[in-house]
Amino acid sequence: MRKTIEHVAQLAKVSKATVSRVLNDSPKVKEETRERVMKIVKELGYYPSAMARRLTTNKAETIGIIIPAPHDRTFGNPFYTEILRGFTHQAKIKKYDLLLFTNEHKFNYSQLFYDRRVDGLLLIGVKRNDKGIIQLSKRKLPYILTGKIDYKDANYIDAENRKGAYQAVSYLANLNHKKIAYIGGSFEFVFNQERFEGYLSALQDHNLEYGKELTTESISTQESGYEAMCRLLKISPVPTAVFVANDLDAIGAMKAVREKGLRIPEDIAFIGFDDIQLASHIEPSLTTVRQPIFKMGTTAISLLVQLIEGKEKEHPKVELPTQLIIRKSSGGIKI
Amino acid sequence: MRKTIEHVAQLAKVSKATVSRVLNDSPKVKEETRERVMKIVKELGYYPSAMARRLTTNKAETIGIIIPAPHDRTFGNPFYTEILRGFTHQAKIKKYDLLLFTNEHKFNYSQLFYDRRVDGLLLIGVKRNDKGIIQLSKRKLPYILTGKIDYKDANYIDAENRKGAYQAVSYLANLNHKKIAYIGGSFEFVFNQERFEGYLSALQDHNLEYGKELTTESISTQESGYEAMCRLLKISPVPTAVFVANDLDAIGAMKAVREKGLRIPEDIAFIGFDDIQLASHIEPSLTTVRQPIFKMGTTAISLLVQLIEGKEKEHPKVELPTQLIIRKSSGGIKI
DNA sequence: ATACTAAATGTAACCGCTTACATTATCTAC
DNA sequence: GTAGATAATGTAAGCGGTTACATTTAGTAT
Repeated sequence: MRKTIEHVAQLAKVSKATVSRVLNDSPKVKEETRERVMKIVKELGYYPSAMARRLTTNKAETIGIIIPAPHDRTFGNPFYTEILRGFTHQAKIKKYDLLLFTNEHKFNYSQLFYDRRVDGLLLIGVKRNDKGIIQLSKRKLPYILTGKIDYKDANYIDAENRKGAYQAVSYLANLNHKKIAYIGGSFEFVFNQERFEGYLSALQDHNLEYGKELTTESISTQESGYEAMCRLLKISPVPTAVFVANDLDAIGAMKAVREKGLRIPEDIAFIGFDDIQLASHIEPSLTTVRQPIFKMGTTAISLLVQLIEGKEKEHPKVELPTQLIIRKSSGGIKI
Repeated sequence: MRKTIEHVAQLAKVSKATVSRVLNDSPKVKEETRERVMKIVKELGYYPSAMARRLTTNKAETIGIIIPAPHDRTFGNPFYTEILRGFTHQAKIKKYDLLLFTNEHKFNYSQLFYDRRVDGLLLIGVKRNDKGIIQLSKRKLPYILTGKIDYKDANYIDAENRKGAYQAVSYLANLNHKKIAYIGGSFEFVFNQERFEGYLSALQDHNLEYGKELTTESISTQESGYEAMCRLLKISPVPTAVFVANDLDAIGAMKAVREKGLRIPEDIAFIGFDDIQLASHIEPSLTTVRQPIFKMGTTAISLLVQLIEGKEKEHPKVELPTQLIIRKSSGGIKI
């Protein structure tokens, strides 16, 4: 039979209330009784029922994580596993459980609050036009997005995508590249737009050529990166550098260049974005913009907990700095 | 203020019990009252409190997932995200929530049961000597491992690793390869041992040469596969085929072969294991043994739910068939 | 209409905690 | 020793459901 606080109370010859106080580190309990109670708790192997506690305190002690739907291949991206790590790490510290959900068709985020299963929501990889977010915001339900959207009242954490891209492209510009192309993903995701804007802005600041034909879209897979690069290789003269808004595309693109018989970085230099594990292991190794993914995960939890506990301003928007990891693919053609 | 079953009851002019019956599809409630109650429920936007229900029914309606610890890089493997998909998919159908935990140092699985946070546990990537499992088994707590261990009373789901490997190596043997090498991971994980045994057994059945030097270990990364292959390339004469127990290693190994100036599959044929996304996109595309990962995920949930609800025999052990995906790397040197 | 059975609904206890408020024990100062 | 303040503990209500059991209502046969 299940051990309850009642049993502990009887054995320790105190009331349930006192046991509860001991268990919750209430200051007003005599050291002596505290010890006596704790002794019984240990002996009995007693653990308080999470459900009972949650019912009385009206807290779920739980954060929901919404990951992209099964059919959405983007979840295979190593980004997600790494950020889940950040989540689990920090959630443990903050004593919150993590519930896992997928963003299926017509999934109604708010419902998770109504039946009190979660205190807050963490959403990964939400597209810019997601209706559900606006609803959450309006109802003032605690949530954090991993990945900015452009709804003005959104709460999110992200990397400094624009700045990271700017830095990468500036690095190429400083190596005296004059014709720098861009491969990147769909603007459905704001981070893709921002990376593109960082690219543009760097071109401007360095007075470099820009043209629509220098820009092409891909979808975060090696093969689509490959195809994108094939398109760029038809430009004449061929660009001497390419900034690719994610590593998988970059790796595919580099393959296209090699097949064409061109050298990297001598003929075409590359910089990617993400710093996936593969990036350091390909040949030549890929210069790339690293996001602090784990940190984004832990920060997301911390922010959300503050929101839940009412210790946070209305709409937190945090962007964490990226880091340019310089490897071989970007070359070093100093003037 | 929160809406409760009481409010619904009052507005519908029935007792709480009746509302509860309606909500739980009890047969003994008149159609007319059912409709009346449901109308109020809709109007009010009422959702029953999960915590209250869980407390009275003494069910957590929740399954815990234990993923490898943050420092354990294996979690980056696409296998995990895919199996998580299977989990979330089936859990939704079975109406269970999924709690996410990492397998940190000294993490005590059983505790999650004591405080009634979970009804069952799903463990991914557990090593063969994991002590916690024995404890779970002895206490008859419902759990399923994703990946066999060799504790005899373990409950697990896995792929037919031995058979898959056997099939792959037999395929190579039938292509008339006489010297087939093996690259695989640590026996800490039973599946690695089984793949190795499948390899051995195929060699025997085809009367092929076996020697310790034909076998070498790697750790599921491209670079370690690369290094492993470098070792094999020192053998003379060089093996004409290699069975690699996972795709990442296989891809690394193929790189080593290319660098050596040898052709794939003409000089050395390859078969991998896993069928990761990358496998079909490298050149030459990788022949490999595909595991039904999503299916393993959904099956794991179904089995666990049966265990939880007491509808399952003591120790389920399920192995799902693999599939040999034939691509270019294995060649077709017919006799 | 009566008696009996089945169907529908209601009553109230209970799940295992927390916590406001009440009570008792302990301490301080005179 | 006593009053008053403070510290420690106890009492009991309540969180929001479920469900065994009791009661009322409807249905059926005579």
